[in-house]
Amino acid sequence: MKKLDESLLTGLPPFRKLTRPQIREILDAAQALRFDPGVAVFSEGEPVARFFLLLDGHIRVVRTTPGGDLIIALHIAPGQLFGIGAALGRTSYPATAMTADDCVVLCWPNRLWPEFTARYDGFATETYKIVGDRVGEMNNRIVELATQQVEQRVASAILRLITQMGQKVAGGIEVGFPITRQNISDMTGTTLHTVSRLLSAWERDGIVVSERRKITVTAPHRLVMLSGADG
Amino acid sequence: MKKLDESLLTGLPPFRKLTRPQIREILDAAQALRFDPGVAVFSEGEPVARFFLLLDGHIRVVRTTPGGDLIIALHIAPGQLFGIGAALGRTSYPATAMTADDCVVLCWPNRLWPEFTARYDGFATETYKIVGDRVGEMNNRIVELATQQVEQRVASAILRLITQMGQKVAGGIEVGFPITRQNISDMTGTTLHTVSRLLSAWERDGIVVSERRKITVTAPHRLVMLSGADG
DNA sequence: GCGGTTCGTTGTGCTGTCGCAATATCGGAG
DNA sequence: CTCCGATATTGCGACAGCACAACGAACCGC
Repeated sequence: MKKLDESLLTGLPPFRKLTRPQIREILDAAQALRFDPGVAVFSEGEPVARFFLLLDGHIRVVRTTPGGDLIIALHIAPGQLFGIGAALGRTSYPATAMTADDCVVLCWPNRLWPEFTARYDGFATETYKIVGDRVGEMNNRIVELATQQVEQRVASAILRLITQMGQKVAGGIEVGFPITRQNISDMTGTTLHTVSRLLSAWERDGIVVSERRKITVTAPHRLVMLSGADG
Repeated sequence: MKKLDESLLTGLPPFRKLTRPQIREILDAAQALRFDPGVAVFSEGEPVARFFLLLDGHIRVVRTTPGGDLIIALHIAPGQLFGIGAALGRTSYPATAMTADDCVVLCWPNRLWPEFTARYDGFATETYKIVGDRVGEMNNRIVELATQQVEQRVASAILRLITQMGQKVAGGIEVGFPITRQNISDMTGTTLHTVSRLLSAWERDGIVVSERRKITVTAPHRLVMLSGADG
């Protein structure tokens, strides 16, 4: 159990206003965990026992239907809190958190949540701001799903991925973690077949380049047009 | 400006733990407003200046797309808070609140929000619990939209309406406020034509009875089956 | 009572998207 | 090196649900 460095947390929104000793306290109360790709950090229905901060890697928040369908509700980027059902008075996790690649997370027992919000200035405010952002995003998802065609939804989903966790590379922006056609179809409520067709077409048009489990966008502006400028 | 009665608030979740004098304080700080059907209490994009409590009537929270499509994000029942963007650090309303029928609302200026949460025990907790419930519902909507057929979605939407704000009447449960086919299509991301066809079919099958702007469910269990037992 | 508007129904053709199926390709395990 | 499972591509047929359209009925203001 090595000591964690304070620099891990400085600058992250929930901890921005805190002093160095305060961050030290928080870190000392934390437990650090490592996860392989494709495993569940916590699962839907489980009692809420801890809350998490993603230090490195990427996490998919997924839900499954009774019918066996799986849909990806949202992606977590490094530096973000997740599994914060405690903040909203939930007693069981409403979704499953799956690692998309190798992940390092910090976690704290639930009982520290009230303490954090009470003791650390700005922690509650910043956290609820994050909740607000996610609610806003969910709202956008709903509007998209309800009004847009599959092609537009897929374009939006990929744009969201590259704006939130894209990496600049030679020739464009790539999604910063492994992602399959199936994953994208789970984000947009369609089938991997349709996604494959769309990506093939876009690759022919020079909008994206894609390899196995990897997507690079070479012409983001054209993807933006596809995503809704005509809707 | 007549005095409001304390009984208006006692028993509502956010105020449950408060004493009578505290409720008096809160009421004295409130402004009561009445709205005709079909008008906006606040509009998308407007700066967040106040938060609201619906005393009587029903409110639709709607968003419009650049393309002109309108979708209903959620319905507010009497006794619920709404327009609480302030709690999530929002500076502008993310959606429009339209009255579905005659409505009476209380409202408070935004600056009282921090005061309420600080001074009144349980107010913050209960409120965030409501937010949590709404987030859960939104999640369900997303899953539905992404995985279910139109018929199932419409069935779910109507079930949600009658469970949240249905009224028992002779012969079934009716939706407690005026609602059109168009409204339902806006909730489910389909067209009024399809909704009309579905309702006609259901009426033939004896599952619902519907008049102009009114829907009564006579066989809820069959609607439940349609909504997803087979999906 | 009259005309206009909103709301609802129903028919028809079209198309976007899915379902199924066959095949290709990659990458890791042993 | 070989095998096998996961991933991706592509073609084809089917159909759910949309767009368009026309009509009918209830409600509202005057």
